[in-house]
Amino acid sequence: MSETRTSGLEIGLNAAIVAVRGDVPLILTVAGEGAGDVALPFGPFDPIRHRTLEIGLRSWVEAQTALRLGHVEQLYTFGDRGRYARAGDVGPHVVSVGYLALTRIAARPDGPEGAVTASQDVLAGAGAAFRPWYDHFPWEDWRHGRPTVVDEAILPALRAWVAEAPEDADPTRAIGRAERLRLFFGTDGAPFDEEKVLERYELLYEAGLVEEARRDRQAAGQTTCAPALPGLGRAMRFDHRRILATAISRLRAKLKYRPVVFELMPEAFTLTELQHTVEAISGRHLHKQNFRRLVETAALVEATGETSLATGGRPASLYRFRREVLRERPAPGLRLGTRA
Amino acid sequence: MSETRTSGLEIGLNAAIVAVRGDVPLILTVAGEGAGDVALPFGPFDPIRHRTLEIGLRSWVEAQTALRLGHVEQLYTFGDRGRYARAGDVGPHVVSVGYLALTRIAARPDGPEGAVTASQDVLAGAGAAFRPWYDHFPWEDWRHGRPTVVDEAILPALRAWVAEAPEDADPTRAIGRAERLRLFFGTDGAPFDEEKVLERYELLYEAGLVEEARRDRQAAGQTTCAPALPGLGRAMRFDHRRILATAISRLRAKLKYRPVVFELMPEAFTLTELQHTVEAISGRHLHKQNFRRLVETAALVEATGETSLATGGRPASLYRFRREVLRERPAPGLRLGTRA
DNA sequence: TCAAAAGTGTTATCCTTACACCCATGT
DNA sequence: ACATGGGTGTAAGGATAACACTTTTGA
Repeated sequence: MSETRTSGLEIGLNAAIVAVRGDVPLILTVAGEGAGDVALPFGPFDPIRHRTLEIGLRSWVEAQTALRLGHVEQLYTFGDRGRYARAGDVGPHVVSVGYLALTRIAARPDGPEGAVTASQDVLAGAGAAFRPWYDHFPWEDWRHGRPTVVDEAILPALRAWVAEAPEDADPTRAIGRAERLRLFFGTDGAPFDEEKVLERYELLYEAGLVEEARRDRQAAGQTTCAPALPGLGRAMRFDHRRILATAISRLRAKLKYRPVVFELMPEAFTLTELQHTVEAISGRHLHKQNFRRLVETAALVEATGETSLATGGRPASLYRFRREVLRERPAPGLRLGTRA
Repeated sequence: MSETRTSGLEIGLNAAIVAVRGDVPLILTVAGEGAGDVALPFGPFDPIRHRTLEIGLRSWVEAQTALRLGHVEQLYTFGDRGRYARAGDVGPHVVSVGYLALTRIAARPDGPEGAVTASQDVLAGAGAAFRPWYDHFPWEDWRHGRPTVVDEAILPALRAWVAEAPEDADPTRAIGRAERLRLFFGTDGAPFDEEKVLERYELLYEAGLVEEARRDRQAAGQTTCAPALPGLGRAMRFDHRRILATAISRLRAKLKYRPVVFELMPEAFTLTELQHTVEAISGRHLHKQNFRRLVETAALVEATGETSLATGGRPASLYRFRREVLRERPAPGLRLGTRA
C-alpha cells in the first residue's frame, strides 16, 4: 500500500475513508515508512484496467481492505506534493486525485479503542487502522465549546504571526492575515464556520505552526525553521493532512443538503444517535429539539416501531432512513442553521 | 490549441472560460478538427515547468489568449473520455482536469455578435471565439419562463424514455427515471433547481437525446442508435459539453455564497446591469425589488456617485463592488431565494 | 405628454431560535 | 424515589416573497 514509482507521469488516488463509531469520527490510515509516519491509503490509477477514476479507487480499496464503500466523491486533484515539495520524494511526477468515501463499521463502541471488527482485522494486516480524525485536528472539535488548544496555543501564536505582517505582503491575496484569522477562527465577534476546515489548516501551515510546514521548509532548504507548535495534532505524510482537511470540509458542507449521514449509520438508530453522529462530524453542539424537528419536518426518517433499551434512561424509538426522500425533495439534507 | 499525443499517461487541462456581455453569458471555444467541431480550450500540464495545475492552466491560457483570468477554480478530474469512449481518439490515456475561469470582456453589446474586442482579435487568430453558452444549452435559459424546447421536444422525449423503463434496471441507482425527470426538470409540481445543469445534461445523454450520446454509442459499435433530438443545442468535442455543464452548475451555485459576479462586471455598473448579469448566469428571472434589497442589505456594493445615462430611461446610479465585504462576512454572496 | 426604466415603502407569511416542561425506563 | 436520557408545545424574532406606487430622464 505504499507508493510505487515508474518513469513519467503517474496518477495516484488518495482516499479519505470515513466512518463513525459512537461519537468518534474515524479516518482510515496506513503506516508510512518511518516510525510514527501516518498516511492516507493510496493506490495507483491504471487506465488500462479501470475505465474511470472512481472505479479504479473502489477496486483497490475493496480488494485491500474488505470494506464496502458507500458514497464516494472526488475532492480535488493536486499537481504538486505540498508547496515546499522535496524532489525525489515520490517518483518524478505524481498527480494525486483525492477522494472522500464513507463506510459503515460496527456502530457502537464495543470495547477499548483497539477493538477490531471483522473488516478491521483485514486492515490491521496491512498496517491500516481507523483512527479518530480529531487526533489530527484537535482544534476542529467544538462540541464542548471552543477547544482549549485554540485559546491556549493557536490564537496566541497566530496573533503573533499577524503582528509580524498585519497586511499581507502578497498583493494577489484578497484579505490579509488579521482578517483571515478573524473569519476562519471566529474571533473578534466573527461567527465560527465549521466548514472552513481547509482554510484553518492552511492558515496554520502558512504560519509555520503545524509539523508539515516545518518539515517541508526544512526540506526546501530554509535555514530558519521554528519548531512546530506542540498540541496541533498528529502530522501526516506528504500533504495527506490537507486532503483530510478537504474531506472534512466537504463532508461538513454536504451533510446540509444531501442525506449522507445515513451512509455512516446502522440500519436502525435512535434520533439521539443520529444527532450524535451529526455532531461528531460537524464538530458542533446541536440543539436537541430543533434537531428533532428538522429531521421530522424534512421527513428524512421513519420509525421502525422497535425501541432501543441501550440508552441508560427511557427507551428510545428506533428509526430508519426514508429512502423515498431522494425521490421527493431536490436537496434532502439536514439544513442545520447556526444553532441547530 | 489542439490535443497533442505522446505515449504513456498524460494530464490535460480543460478550461471553461466564462465572460458576460450584456445579457449573454459567453464561453470561450476553439475550433476542433472537423468542420463545425467546437471544443473547450485545452492545454497539456507540464509538471517540470509549472509547480501546480492552476499555475499551468493560467500560464497557457494567458500566453495563448491575452485574457486576464480572475477567479479560477478546479471543477473535476475525468479519467475517461466519455462513457462510450473510442479507443485511439486521443493518445493512449489522457486524464483531464476541468477548470472554471472567469474573465472580463468589453461589457456592453457594442455591435453585432461578431464584433471583436482587442483581446478577441488575438483569439480569432487561434480559431477561438466567445460564444453564448445557451447555444449549447438552450434548455437552461428560464429567464422568460420555461423554454419552449423543454415543453415541445425534451419533455415528450423524456417521458417516452421513462415509459420504456419507469423503474431503472440499474439497481445501484438511487432513484428511477421518472423521479429524475421530475426532480431535474421540475415537472409534476417539483421545484425547478437551476443548479442541476449537469444532472439535466446527463439525463439527456443517458436518454440518447443529445448528439454526443449518438456519436459515442455509434463509435462504441452500437447498431441501433436513434438520431439525436433536434433543437438540443450545439454539441461539443469529447465530453466538453459535460465539462461546461459542470462549470455552469458550479458557477450558479457559487454566486450565492461568494461575490464572483463582480469578476464578470466592469469596474462601475448599475444595479440593473448587475441583476441582468446574475439573471444571465442563473438563467432565472429575479424580482427587482427583492434583488435590490438583497444587494443592499448584504452591503456588497457602494455607490460611486456617478450616474449612467445609457439606460434608455431615468439615469441609474453607478456602483462598484465593496471589496471590504470579503473581510467582514464569512460567505458574502447573493443569497438568492426561490424568487429573488 | 408619453414611454421606459429607476427606485421606494409596506405587509403577510414562513422559518429559525429558544424557552420550559412532561414521559418512561433502570437502579 | 430519583436519576437519566427520551420526547413535546409554543411563542418571539427575523428573513423572504409579493404587493403597488413614485421619480426622472429621452423622444
